[in-house]
Amino acid sequence: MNTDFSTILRSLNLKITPKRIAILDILMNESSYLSPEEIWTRMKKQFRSVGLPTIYRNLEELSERNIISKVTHPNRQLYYYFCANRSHHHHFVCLSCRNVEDINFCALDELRREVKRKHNGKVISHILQVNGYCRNCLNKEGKDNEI
Amino acid sequence: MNTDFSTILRSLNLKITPKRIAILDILMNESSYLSPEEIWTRMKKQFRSVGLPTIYRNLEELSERNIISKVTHPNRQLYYYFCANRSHHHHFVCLSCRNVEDINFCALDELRREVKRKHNGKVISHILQVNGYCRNCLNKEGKDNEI
DNA sequence: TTTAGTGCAAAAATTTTGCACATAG
DNA sequence: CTATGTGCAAAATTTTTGCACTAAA
Repeated sequence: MNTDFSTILRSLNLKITPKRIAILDILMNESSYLSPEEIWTRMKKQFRSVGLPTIYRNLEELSERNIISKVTHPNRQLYYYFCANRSHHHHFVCLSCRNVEDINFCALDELRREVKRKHNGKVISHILQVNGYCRNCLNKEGKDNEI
Repeated sequence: MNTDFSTILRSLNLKITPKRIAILDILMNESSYLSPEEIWTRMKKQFRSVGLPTIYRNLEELSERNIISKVTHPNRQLYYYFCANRSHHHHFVCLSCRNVEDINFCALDELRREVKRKHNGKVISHILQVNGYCRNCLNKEGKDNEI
């Protein structure tokens, strides 16, 4: 498993350090958004000493290079997410278990036309976050816990 | 003008105070997202003394009652926006002047179908923010300043 | 009056920076 | 070796709280 991360890091001209690999590993195995602090908590179980700034610095670097994604939740928490899917897509976030699935649906073309036609503006980027309940949580009947 | 705000506040069982009215007034006349601090700056021009906590408290109350909208920008700043349009819609934010226009386009139905069909999940809410350049800024050629 | 609103100071929470030391290549 | 990465302490930024005082209804 490490080999993959090493390859990724090497290709980005980032040094291969145990902590970087651990961060990627944690994010990859969560398949959910994690806050820097949550990642830190997990890191502290693996390393005798880790600083929170290291987490922030690495997350920022990795997201700048598009290896992980960064999301600002409506609750104001910053979250990071490992996203192997490099093409344009959106996220379906489960309000109950906070798991994330990629949605390949995107209405960018229609959006672009609408904005051009009605507003005479030009769309550069868009962020779509879809909240709901995933298959598992629907089955477990955990669906009315949150908004 | 004040009368409108008074009516709104009365209907929400909020007391009509000069500061509340001023906040609504500022937001209404900006037709753009403002951060609590930006609102505070404007408030200080009108009142001999205002505390930032008052701004936060009022913004929170007003947005809980859906009189104004709250947005967390990707840059991590919290913004508030007066939104007279009470029906479901999205925002087109100009990356240059930060002005906001309502977009009536929404792909909720397709989104819902996609999530049901491919993920077996249920969509509860979604947030779509469209960034781009508005008519004015396109004309002024200010379009390549930002992402 | 009585309840809700406000200012101020102070705390909390989150993120960033500076710098000396450690480690990967 | 040399450039990067890291820990620690400390700062900066943003938001929230407690409490005494004020103002609206």
